[in-house]
Amino acid sequence: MNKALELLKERGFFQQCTDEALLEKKLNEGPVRFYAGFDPTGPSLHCGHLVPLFAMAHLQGQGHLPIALVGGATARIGDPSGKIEMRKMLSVEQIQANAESLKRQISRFIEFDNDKALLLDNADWLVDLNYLDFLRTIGRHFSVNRMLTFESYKKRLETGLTFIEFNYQLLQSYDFLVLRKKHNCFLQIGGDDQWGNIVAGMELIRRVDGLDAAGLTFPLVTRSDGKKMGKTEKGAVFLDPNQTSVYDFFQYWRNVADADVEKFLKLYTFLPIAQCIELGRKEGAEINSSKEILAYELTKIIHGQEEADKALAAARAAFVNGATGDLEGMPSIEIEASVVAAGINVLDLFAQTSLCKSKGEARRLVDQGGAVVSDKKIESVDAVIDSSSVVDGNIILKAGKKRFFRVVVK
RNA sequence: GGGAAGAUACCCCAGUGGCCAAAGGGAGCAGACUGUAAAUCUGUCGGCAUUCGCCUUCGAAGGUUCGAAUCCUUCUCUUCCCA
Repeated sequence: MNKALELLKERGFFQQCTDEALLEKKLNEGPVRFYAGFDPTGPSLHCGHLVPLFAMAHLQGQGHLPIALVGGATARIGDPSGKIEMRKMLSVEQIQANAESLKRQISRFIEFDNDKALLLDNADWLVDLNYLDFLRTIGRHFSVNRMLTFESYKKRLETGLTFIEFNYQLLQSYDFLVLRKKHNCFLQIGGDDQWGNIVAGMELIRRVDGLDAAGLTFPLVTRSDGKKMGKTEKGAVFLDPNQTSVYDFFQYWRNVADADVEKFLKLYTFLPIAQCIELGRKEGAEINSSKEILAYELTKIIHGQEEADKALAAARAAFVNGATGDLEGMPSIEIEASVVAAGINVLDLFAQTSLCKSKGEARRLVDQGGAVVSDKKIESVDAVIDSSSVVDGNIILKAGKKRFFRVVVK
């Protein structure tokens, strides 16, 4: 089997493929140009985007040529695939700003120098499209009857689907057509929810230009508890450290379920496959060390070694050493020493941090025995925190068993 | 264009004049058990004060009433049926 394809398969990136034999043949013949799309509907990529990013990196590693397509134009519409509700419309300025920051994040995964990869924005060819021309040259190839049979549209027919959303497939197909023609892009990859759109694009290419093309999809990654990947109670886990701190990012991966460890190591690190399997097979408490490796490796890829080291050190300090050691990576705020010396009510202190949203929440935390300040459990909501809680210039707040926060006293 | 149903807190979904900050479920948070796991059980789950209580919330804006999520009017949006 082709090495690139084999790699994707054994690491869990392969869900289905339009024509495996053809794809394999092309991959064997030489570098194949391929693309994956990213919608700039938010200012940062999140964990749900990691699979395509890793897939691209693996393929590039095997000598193939990635195109990262930022959907600056299609984001103005919104893809109905897998969505229950219509997306809210974003302003054009917002989308452009988002697209800019996505480009930076994608660059962490793919080598763009020396034309080894391309970064394109479909706004370049979609924005100025003439509606009539588009209908005449592209629209004629799409059968509404057929489109309605796609699973993604079927679902939306129950809840409602606007015309612009319905057009998404045409635009995405057109993207593929443009890339095929202009950049000889043979392959489109994406999540399995994109299957319909990918196939539609392939067919469009065949009808318009008589050229061949292929599509490959990844499984939609779910966690063993059935929750959506990369989602927490507080929302998505972002790659942007301003939206999800490096420490929180690290902790998210540090806390994955046992059953997911092997799968995630394969998908979200570049560790050799044999090592992933070995780490994932550890039993009982042993597997904790594998989770730490997963968290560290991935944090290193996203945020760099230095930040990963800090997060690891902070996590170990918090959990293993009882909040002593290198705490720099832990989320923190600064408070004047004079303010601390005067004494702060526990509730006020907790409410100021990201641990509690309100004083009421802080009160509940204390009432339920979950509040700990510098290793001392808080017994009363009237407790006052002062200089006696400062250790090495820090006050370490703990909410529950694993949420830590550092108050830096300056 | 005509008709019907609907919009409730993070999500789903009850409530149909005072006993409603609003049932139930899910998610979340905390506690127990653990391995910074899963499952389970318990508690909690708008904000401020925590003793009484006060404030904001039931699509939006007005109105009726001592009093409205609940009644009336207008508006916005959604779904369904007919044309």
